[in-house]
Amino acid sequence: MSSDRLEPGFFLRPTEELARSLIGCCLVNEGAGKRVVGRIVETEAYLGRDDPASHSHRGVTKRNRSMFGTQGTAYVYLIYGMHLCLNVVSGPEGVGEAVLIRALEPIEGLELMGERRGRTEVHELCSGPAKLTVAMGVTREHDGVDLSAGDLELRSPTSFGVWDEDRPRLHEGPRIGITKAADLPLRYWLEGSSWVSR
DNA sequence: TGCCTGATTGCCT
DNA sequence: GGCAATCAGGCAA
Repeated sequence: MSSDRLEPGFFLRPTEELARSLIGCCLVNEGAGKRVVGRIVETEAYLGRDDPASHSHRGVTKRNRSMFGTQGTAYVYLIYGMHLCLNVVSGPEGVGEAVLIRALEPIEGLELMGERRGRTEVHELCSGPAKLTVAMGVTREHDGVDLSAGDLELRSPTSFGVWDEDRPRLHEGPRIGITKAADLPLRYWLEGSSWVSR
């Protein structure tokens, strides 16, 4: 369905605004021959060199290279030596801003998600940035891929059933798990959702 | 080269 | 609530 596709230019907006706009969008992985889908309910904005909590704060390295790429591509990185996190690159090339996807509402392919996670409780499938990468089958191979078209893809909020809120009500608050710039309200989540992390 | 820290999770008491 | 697992980057020596 072409109507499920994000409009060209969707990613062309300030990072904080993109982080809010991504709430409600669907993340789809059709890579393994089976489809898994989750709706984004929680995000965090990470800004450029001026944001001490951002990986881009100290410039380009081998690990964060894709964070400086084109808006709408993926930045996938390994944290704590064992967990992968998925970001949507934001801003013009070379700026180094991104939106961390922190939690999804499972929509489709819950059985496969459960297999990958080794858990069956639906609230344990995607309720954290590293949980959802496992459930969605995100790997380091996805680092740098275009998220507007491909086997790992973002779709509009109207995809995969009813999204009945024209303007989803959002909360904002401090980002989680960081020590620097911990006071900035750059975390966004869907009000009343039971699918957010924590 | 060596040591410390980190955008986390799950299992332990 | 505490804590281990496990590795890439940053920084000091």
